[in-house]
Amino acid sequence: MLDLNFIREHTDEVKEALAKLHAVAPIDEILKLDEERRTLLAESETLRARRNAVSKEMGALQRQIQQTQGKDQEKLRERFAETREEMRQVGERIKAIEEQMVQVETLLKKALLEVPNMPHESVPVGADESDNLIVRTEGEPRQFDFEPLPHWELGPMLGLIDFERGVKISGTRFYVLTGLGARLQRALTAWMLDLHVMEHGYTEVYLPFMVKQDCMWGAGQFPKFRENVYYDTEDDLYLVPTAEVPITNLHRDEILEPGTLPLRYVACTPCFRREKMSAGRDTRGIKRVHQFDKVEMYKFVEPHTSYDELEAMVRDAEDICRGLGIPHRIVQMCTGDLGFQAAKKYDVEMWAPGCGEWLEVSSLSNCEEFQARRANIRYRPAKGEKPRFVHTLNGSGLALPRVMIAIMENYQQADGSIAVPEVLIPYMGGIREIKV
RNA sequence: GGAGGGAUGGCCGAGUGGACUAUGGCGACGGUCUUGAAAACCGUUGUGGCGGCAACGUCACCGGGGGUUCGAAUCCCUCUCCCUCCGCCA
Repeated sequence: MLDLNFIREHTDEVKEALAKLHAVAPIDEILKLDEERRTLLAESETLRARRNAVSKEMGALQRQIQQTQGKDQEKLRERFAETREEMRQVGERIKAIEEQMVQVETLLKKALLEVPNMPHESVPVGADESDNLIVRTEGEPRQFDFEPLPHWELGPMLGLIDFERGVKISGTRFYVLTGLGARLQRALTAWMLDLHVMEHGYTEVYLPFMVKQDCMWGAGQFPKFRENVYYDTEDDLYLVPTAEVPITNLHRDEILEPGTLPLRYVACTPCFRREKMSAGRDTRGIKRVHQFDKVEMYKFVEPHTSYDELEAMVRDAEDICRGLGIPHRIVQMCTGDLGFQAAKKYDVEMWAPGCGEWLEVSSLSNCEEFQARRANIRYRPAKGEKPRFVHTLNGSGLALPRVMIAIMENYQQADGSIAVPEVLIPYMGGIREIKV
């Protein structure tokens, strides 16, 4: 969410940004509603001030009545009744104005929630993903002296993935990991979490996988991704599409005291996505599925540090790629591919020789104040100072199925077996090779 | 799931219709005193909106929402959360 004052005072700048994003948002409507709201507010406040003052007088008057007798008391009683009638009308007027104001405010809030974040000045202008910038590539794609297989062949062949049974029990885009497949994912998860906790300074958290609707708005998932989440209508709870949602809301409606920031969290949660918008795409294998695990990094930081923290987070994600010895590259999103909440965003992609494509294994964003404003997360820069909105950053570190794909496809050997990456061997109980 | 009790400022806690539009205490901060500190004493101490260059003024907020009333922290309804007891359960 953008600052209403900012929209009012920098309208042209906001509209220009929207054009770069190729997004539409009801800016003029917002300005109109804001104007209306402030007019109504001034009116109701004037009336309230009057009522407050008169109410106080009426209290005094009533005490006076009790201390008086006879004719004088009669007079005072009359005055009291007159004032009461007058105030009754003021009360009705206040009520009417406030009803109007509630309507205006509801519309205003709804409109504000539809406005995407503004891109940072360092973001290249572009139309769509073809204008994204490849920042750097690390590691040489391995040369095979045989035809590398895609994971959807390797998985079943080695008894790591069972597609049929996944579909049988839950339908398309569900899968089952079996035996060393399940173990490999568990090893990978444990290793990634350990690295972030012990080397990168994150605090591990275990989170609810179902959240209230407020959380979805707070993290900026709603209104845009409403169609894409699973939910339970009976309790009005939503299955998390990413750990970013519950983590953002950890500090919702809080004012963090001086010295608290930065807060760096890491969590592994399942992610549930209906993938309605990509129906029919990537239907083979486990690249795009309805349920997957993801290790997520998240930071709450002071505004002046957020861009350094973003670069650091990118390095943390790269450390995983490097540790696994998988060729990868960093891509910077252009304005047209930034999405709804990010002011700046990088993707980390791993090379998958079997499918022959770069797989997005991480997406790292600086949301600046956008989520903080929605979720009302502030900090106090120093004792006695006014609270300010924090900056929030999120990034996968990393998404499990796609890293599984990359490992299987990069580490496959001529005889169909898969070597276990060095760093994972201790987590695999010493197993160095997965074979039939 | 059943029965009962709660929710007030950073914390504790008073307040059952108007009198300071939240008493008092603790903590924190500033000051006086002191070589320094403690104690004592004095003062300050929430969030947000609107208006104003500003000092400041004003309005709202006593878990959330609604109602009664000229006027609600206070009365009524409702929701959420917490606590106690009972039942069930990995």
